[in-house]
Formats: sequence, structure tokens, C-alpha cells
Amino acid sequence: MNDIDTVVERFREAGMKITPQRLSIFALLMDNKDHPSAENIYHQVLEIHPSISFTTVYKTLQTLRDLGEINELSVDPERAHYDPDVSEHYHAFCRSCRGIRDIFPGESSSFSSELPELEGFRVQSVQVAFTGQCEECS
Amino acid sequence: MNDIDTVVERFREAGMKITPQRLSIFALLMDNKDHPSAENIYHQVLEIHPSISFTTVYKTLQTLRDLGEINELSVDPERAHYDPDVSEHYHAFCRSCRGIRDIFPGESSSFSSELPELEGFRVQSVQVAFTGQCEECS
DNA sequence: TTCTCTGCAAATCGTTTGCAGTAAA
DNA sequence: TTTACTGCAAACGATTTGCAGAGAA
Repeated sequence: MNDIDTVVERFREAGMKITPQRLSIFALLMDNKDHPSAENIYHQVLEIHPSISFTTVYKTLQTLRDLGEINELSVDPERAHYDPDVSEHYHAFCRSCRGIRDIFPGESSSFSSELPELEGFRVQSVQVAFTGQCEECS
Repeated sequence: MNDIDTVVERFREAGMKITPQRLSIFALLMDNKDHPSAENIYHQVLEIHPSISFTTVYKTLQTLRDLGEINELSVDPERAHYDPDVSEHYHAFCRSCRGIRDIFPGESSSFSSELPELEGFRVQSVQVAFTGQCEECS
């Protein structure tokens, strides 16, 4: 995710408006390493905007995703999680606590960081998801 | 997925019963390379058992998954797909036709076939999903 | 007979949408 | 003023569950 000023600029360029709710969502996501769900984000923004609706959070996340500012992860079969780090990296999902940890190429020897070439398929994105148990849950 | 006799044996050993419905589902999955959804399987079994319910299909898939006979894929954010091939391989998911193609290690140079070691995480499975557009949809 | 499975119907839950009032530009 | 956004309430759709009758062992 770009810095807030850049995100704001991109919204304006696209003819979209900047609202206090959106600014709070941007701020919450910025540098967030927790891979929150829409519900997580909603509950956190509630502290700042007690009357914000889930719908607003949901639609803002959709927009950010469509702009490529954040990634929507499908690692957790029960719900989507969001990641403001759109650089090449992978995820370790703990079945027990449903936590998601970042894995950077190099940390796992057997996965390189190059976008692969596939015969007869135009690859737009790659998701590598390790599922298992984190240290705390073992 | 093991051959049908072995699957039947495993069910019996676990105190579970073998029904005509289950046998048809086993047969449909065996060597199936289509990565069907539960709904797909349900519609196919309907031809053989016109009164089978979705619930029965659903519960059988759960059981097969829990036994490790099939994998439940979360490549498609809209629904689960099932794969009787539980050997190490990856998937290419086409956003347009929602089709899933198998990718075997070696076909994609940048992903090896070894189960990786991650510091402080017990890896139980790895899902590598390439999302994009297949040849037919391009 | 015993115990699991089947099929129905309903509940669940994350996600998505329509719309009227609100607020940004 | 114009146009997009917010929040509500309801729809949606895949998934999951409770339960009574059916069927496998």
C-alpha cells in the first residue's frame, strides 16, 4: 500500500471522495502486519467512528483491492483477510488461532520470488499458503 | 485418493458404513482431474441417484477430506473445489471460467516440490495457487 | 437389532446489494 | 449544486446443522 497522501491522490484522480471514515481505514491498514479480516477492521474503526457501518468498511476494502493498494487473501477458508503489503511474499496460516504470518522468499528455501511462466496461462498473481500450526498453538 | 477398495476398507475400519450413494461419490472422484465443487459433484451423482441430497454429498466430501483421501482447495474465493490427487502439485485458477488446472513441480521452474521448513511453524500443507486467465479465456 | 447414514428443512455466516439521506468537492 | 459515500436493512449463496425415518452391518 502506498503512503496515505498517495492513496488519497489516487482516489481523487479516480473521481472518488475522501471521507473521515476512509481516512481512518487507510490509517489502520497502513503498515499493518496482522492480516485483518473485514470484521477486524470494522471493529477497530468503530473505536474512532462509533457509527460507521460494516458496509462502508467492506466497500472501502473492495476499492483498495481494485486499485491494487491491498491484497485480498484467500488463505483462510472461512473469511477473507487483507494485506497492505502487495510485494512478493507468502503466508503461513495457523489452523488453530487463524493467525497469518508473513513468509518472505529466502526464508523458505524451496520457493523463489520470481513470477513463474506457465505454458498457456497468463499468471496475474500467485498465492503461496502454508497451512499448519504456529509455535504458540503447538 | 486411494483405490475404491482401499477407501471402502478405511471407512469400515473407522466404523462407517458403505452406502450406494457413497460408492457413487467415490467413483466420481476417482481419477477426476476437473477439481469439481460440491455442487458439481452433487449434480453428477443426481444422474445415478435421482433422490440424493446435497447434504449427503457434502458430508461425504467432509469425511473424505478428514481422512486425507481428497484435498479441499480454497483457490476459488467463491466456493471450495475438491481434488482426489493429494500428491504435491499446484493449481492455476482462471478468474473467467473458474476452471482449475493442475501444475506439477518442474512445469514451473520457480517452485520446488519439497515441503519447506519454516522456523517456528509446523507446516501441514502447502497450497500454491496461480490466478489469472487460461488460454481459452484470453 | 444397533448404530450410522440419508434427506429434508432450516439456520448460519461471510459477503453483497438497493436505496434514501448525508456529505465531499 | 452535483456526485459519490454512508449506513441501514435486506438479499444472497455457500456451507453447516438438527432431526426423524431409512438402511447397512
